[in-house]
Amino acid sequence: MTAEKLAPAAPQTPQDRMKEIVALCKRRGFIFGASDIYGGINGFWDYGPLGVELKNNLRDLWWKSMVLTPPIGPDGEPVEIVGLDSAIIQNPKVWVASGHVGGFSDPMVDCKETKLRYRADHIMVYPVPEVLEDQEPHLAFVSGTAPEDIHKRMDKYWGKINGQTSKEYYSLENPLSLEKIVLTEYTKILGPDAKKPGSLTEPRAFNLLFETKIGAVASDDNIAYLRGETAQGIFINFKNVVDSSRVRVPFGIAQVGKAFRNEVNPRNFIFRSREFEQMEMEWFCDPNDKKITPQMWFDFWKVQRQKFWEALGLSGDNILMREHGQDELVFYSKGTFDIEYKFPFTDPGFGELEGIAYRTDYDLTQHQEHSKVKMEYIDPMDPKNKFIPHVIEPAAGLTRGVLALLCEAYTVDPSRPSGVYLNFHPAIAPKKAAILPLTAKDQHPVLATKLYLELREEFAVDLDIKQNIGKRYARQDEIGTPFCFTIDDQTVADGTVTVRERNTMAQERIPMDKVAEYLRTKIKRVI
RNA sequence: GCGGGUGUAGCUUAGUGGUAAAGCUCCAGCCUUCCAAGCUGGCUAUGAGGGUUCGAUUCCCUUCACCCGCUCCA
Repeated sequence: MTAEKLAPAAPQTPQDRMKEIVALCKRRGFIFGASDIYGGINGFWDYGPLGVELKNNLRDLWWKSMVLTPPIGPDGEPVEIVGLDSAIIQNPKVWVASGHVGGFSDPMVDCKETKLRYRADHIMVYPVPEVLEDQEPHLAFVSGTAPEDIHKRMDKYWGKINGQTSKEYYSLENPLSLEKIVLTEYTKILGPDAKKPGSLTEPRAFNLLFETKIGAVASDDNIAYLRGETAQGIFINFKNVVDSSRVRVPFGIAQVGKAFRNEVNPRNFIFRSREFEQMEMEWFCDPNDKKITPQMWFDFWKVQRQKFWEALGLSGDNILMREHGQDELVFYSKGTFDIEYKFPFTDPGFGELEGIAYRTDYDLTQHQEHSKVKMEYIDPMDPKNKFIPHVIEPAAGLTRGVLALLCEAYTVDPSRPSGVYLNFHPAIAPKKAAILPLTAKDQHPVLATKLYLELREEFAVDLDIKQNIGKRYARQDEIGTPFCFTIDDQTVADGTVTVRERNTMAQERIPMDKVAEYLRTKIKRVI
């Protein structure tokens, strides 16, 4: 039997498993490296015929769970969420207001000797005392270094001065910031972990936003940015939506779309790429509401979002909710939780799939200050109640979600011809079913084509006539098609077809005219 | 950005300073009444550029991509 021959060796490590997933994605048309005929381009990926179906399915289920059939709120009433599709390029002031341009891009310093990298503002320098100058190095430390370690290093490099140790003569109170030191002095600075001075490079800024130029003539006057997140498009349209849609706080605005970040180092397949897709919802609520406080909405959305991913099949051990520590929290956030998935390349750790953040009124306030447009909301029930809404933001990675679904679905099974299958939930499988005439003769293809034409009106289905049935089942297993309907002689005689279920390979016969209903039942709403 | 590794067909692998090999996939056909069977035939590769050489896939340099570690991830 060829099954053993074809079955891939059992994955030994998560790295091997990941390699096999990437190979399957390419082989079957889920995901390709972008521009691969030109040698590729770092950080970009193309979604093939099956990848785009899978991604669209996840996107559509998210949209349904947010905009079309949003959940029932804590008060028992359905919550209100509207959609939006804002431009990828906006006035560059948007990104100044959001903090993406300017303050955000921390200059970095590399040490040529130790190959370590530091944030420039985390390095503090203690200049060499004047009596020793021109002979000894200035000493650089990472901020937070213990005073005794600093003195130890000072004594080592500078020795005693007038019989005193550095602890006796040198105050540690006012270190110099590296950024305040002129470049020509760098040759005399000893890096925090270096043994010889002069190993630190000039601080270099990393701006994660992609720049572009508007108009045919390139100049610095018409610089613009590709959006680094979809969220800002929502904030800048807050007034438009309130004024046009009859929505009332609390309500949400949802958006799905591409975002771009010039990552220092794209890694791990589509997990960290420079062009990716987000599914973000901004929930606007009244900070003074005593019945349902922003904190209660925050808790509500945390639960909803975790349910979403679990409903799609991301199982208990592979997914978790992690609260950000104080050190990770941006200053304006009153709390952030990440929903994380155990990807093969993070195993035994986890990687972020979605962040749920209580952002207070920070974003709307920033845009109010920069645009001079009031972002205040006036409560229609109580015009004296004016406020800038607080925001709860569930921000999910669509393309990261696709990767998690692929990793979760990848199932090794040496007992079947393909050796592996993708165990997608029927609702997200790129193909819901394949229609397979048992042979390419007689009435089989005719009846199969008839069934195919009927089903494709409602479902993404494949009609596959060529080659023997085992090969075709195997191919469908590899792309995660949950059901195969096979037409044989008995179909001609009594109008029944065989249903072959992907996970169990079990078969049963059902009437051909009940196939659509069968599929409908299996795929029905999961969220 | 730094260090290490890898790069031969769609996939998995072989091999050589002198015409690049195989299995599977894929395609065309035959056969076939349920799991990649069998038969016949076919397409497709040395990541890119440069150098050394009579001749480079092999040696050297550069570059690109991917993997691992560090770093980064507002």
